[in-house]
Amino acid sequence: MTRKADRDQIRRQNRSIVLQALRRNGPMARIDLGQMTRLSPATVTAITSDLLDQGLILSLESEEPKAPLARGRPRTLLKLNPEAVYTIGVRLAVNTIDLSLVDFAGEVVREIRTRFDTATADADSFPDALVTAIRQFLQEAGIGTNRVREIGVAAQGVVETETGMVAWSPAFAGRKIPIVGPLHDAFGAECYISNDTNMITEALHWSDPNRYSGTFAVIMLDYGVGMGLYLNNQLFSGASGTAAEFGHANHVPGGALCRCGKKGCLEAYLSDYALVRAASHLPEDTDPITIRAGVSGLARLIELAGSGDSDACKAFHEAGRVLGYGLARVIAMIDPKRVVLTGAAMRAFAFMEKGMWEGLEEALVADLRNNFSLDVMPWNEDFIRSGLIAQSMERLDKDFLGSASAKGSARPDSKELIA
Amino acid sequence: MTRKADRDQIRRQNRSIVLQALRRNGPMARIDLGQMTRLSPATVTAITSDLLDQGLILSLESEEPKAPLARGRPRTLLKLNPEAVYTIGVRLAVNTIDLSLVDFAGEVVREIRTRFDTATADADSFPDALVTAIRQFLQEAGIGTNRVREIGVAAQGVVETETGMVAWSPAFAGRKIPIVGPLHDAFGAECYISNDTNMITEALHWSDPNRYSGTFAVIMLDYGVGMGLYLNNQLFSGASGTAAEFGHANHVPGGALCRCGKKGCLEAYLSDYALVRAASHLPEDTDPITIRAGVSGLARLIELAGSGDSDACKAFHEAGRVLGYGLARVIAMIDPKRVVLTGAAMRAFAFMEKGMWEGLEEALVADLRNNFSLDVMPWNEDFIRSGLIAQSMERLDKDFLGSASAKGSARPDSKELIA
DNA sequence: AACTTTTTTTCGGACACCAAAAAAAATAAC
DNA sequence: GTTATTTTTTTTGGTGTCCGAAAAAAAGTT
Repeated sequence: MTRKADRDQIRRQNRSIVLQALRRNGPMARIDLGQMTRLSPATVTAITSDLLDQGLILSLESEEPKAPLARGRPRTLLKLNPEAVYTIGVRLAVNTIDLSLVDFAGEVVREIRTRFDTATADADSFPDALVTAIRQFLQEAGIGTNRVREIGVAAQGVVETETGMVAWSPAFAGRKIPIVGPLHDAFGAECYISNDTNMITEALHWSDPNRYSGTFAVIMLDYGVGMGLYLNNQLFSGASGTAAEFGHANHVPGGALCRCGKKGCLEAYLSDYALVRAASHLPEDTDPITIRAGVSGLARLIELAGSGDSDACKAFHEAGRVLGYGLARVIAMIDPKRVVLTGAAMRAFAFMEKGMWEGLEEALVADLRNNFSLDVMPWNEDFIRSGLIAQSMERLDKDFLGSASAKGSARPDSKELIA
Repeated sequence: MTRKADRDQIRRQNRSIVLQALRRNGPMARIDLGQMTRLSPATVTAITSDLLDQGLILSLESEEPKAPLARGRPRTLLKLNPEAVYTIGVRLAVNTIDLSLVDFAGEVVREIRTRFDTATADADSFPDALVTAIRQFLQEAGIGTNRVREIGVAAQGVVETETGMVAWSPAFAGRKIPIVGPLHDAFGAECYISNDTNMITEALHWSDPNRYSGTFAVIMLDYGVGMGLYLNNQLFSGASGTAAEFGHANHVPGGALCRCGKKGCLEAYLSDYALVRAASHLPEDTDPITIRAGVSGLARLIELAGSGDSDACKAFHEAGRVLGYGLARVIAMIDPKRVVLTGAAMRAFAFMEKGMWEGLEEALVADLRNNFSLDVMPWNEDFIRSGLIAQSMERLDKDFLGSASAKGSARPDSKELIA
């Protein structure tokens, strides 16, 4: 049953809305906040005054408001206080840990890329290594752990959001690597872990909510095959957090050998190693591990196709057909308004497109097929970080409103949150 | 961005909660309502007094409250006023229209099954026929159209919730049959249309919210193959309302001929005609229309399998394997906590089960496979009606609170809603 | 210096909630 | 048969949040 509603809920929600408005539109005057949020001027004053007291926002008086020298009382701009609180974004990929320190305004204050050895990383060794890396990162930044409110992690592979573990991933030798638990214990911050494609999805929604909202799917062809789902206006990650495992959904029963050990997964037809395997006329049951492909192997194949090499072209065309079939299954199951294709392999989209539409047409009845738009998006690794930031900020804007100011205390300069 | 919150929202939500509590638990005293909703006794009195004024609930004074003769002021039970408003549930299937008149307490007041000719039903003729049937039904029931607040429709096949049309369905000869528009125009009531398996999903959630909530999937094997998805605690029907088209998701590229005209759909391996086709050694490209199977053909096949017929057994076993593959794809994509299998074909589940687990194991890597429970549910046609009712009642409980009582007017017996 | 314009704040009212007190309506005790 | 006890319901008064309107503030304009 729905929960009961009370005043507290109103306050939180409206406060959250004000923060969201400031986050999206930068420094704003109260009157504009009122227009944007549809709250009355009186209410805006009340809320912002509270947020100022809490140190979550700042008044921008001193600085020149680049005013067009209009008549009337000049507007005083308000902005988020960047130093109110910090979050950390962590991206885990093969041999790589990317760390970002992000302030409350969503700006990346500091970032670093460190290396680790994927081949030996397992549940025993990796969590400690990660904690150490973050600790050092914070120390160098001069930010105390107590000022870090959240840590968001994005990892390649199968991520169990619920248990906070990486079930298995190309980035790790071992399985079931616990991440959330160790980080929470070490830093006391709230910690979340997600699949990396989910973060791309989140980033798209943040960057253009008009276009990317409601129900849409993101398919990433890169090192492996990933998917992110935005359903009914929220990121969907399933009951245990491993939803959208597009890459390991079966395409052909008993088909090509996949990195996961099963036969016929979509990944076994679409990913780097699959393309190289097909273009080199290696048998379908060639062990993916023995195929040294990666993003560089993919690049070579794209070059070949560009110069008209028929094996390469055929491999891409066939992969396109498989993609079309995969797309068809996603559409049948999810009925998205839009599908976004991205990832390093999108540079080869021209060689796949024809096959893709063929596959889609073969696989799906027209009534279901004609109701979606397709975006092809050039790949940018920063999307993952953007998604982590978007998600963290969204959570902050919603969660930060628990212990509001005590009564109408006559505005003591109580910057508890900063102190 | 989130909408602003105000008092109105609180009032609606709490009123809705009170109605929901009464709906679920039958007649209750105010004090129990308070406990259940966590609203204070004072608030419960205020809200219920308003609802009484509006005629949405009734006080059960006269009747013996089967009191265990306790001390203290006796509790006065409150219950929903059945006559406050009515809804109509419509089930559209092959040659069949089922109509139910449901009162505000969720009781079926009257029901009727009428026949129509599927073979000639198209966008021109059917809507009028449906309106006529409903009009007559209401007349016989002696309920004015103005007392009908909602009409919920469930149809087999591909239903576009957004446009309010049946895109195509075994129940109709034509395509794109408009339903919501004509009904709304004719009766002025809010009208909704859904896929029938979605209604089963809704019914399961209503009947046991503890077990069926969060993220789960329902697969129905019957005349055709249907799916319903409950994701993040709400029914999911996709951007245009045609999500969960499990039956027409491709299983094998270029495979068996499906009723939809495409090759290799899951339905072409799992449905009534597919089973008969396989058991009779007909070629895979035999046109489904020429195969007279239906539920009766299925029943015969089940009998055969029961008596050890090897063709029938093999057909079921193979269908089981396909089901396992389909299941694997659903799990990879959706990661449900639970999957429910139902439909007339479940009587044959014993013959399919082994194959199903085989298929699932072949198709999906273990890490993704072991996180769900499977329910096999004996089929009951009434589920669809239950789902329609559950959905309607849920909507009523939420929407009915727009124009609350005018101020603290000293309780005039204003039964506007009934009048 | 007075007027106009625009933004922000203050003030008082409305309303939905709640806690506590009061009222109501029964049984139990004497 | 009256009083006490118990339990439910209602009433009263208080709090917090929002809002509209009025007031105040802070500029430019005349």
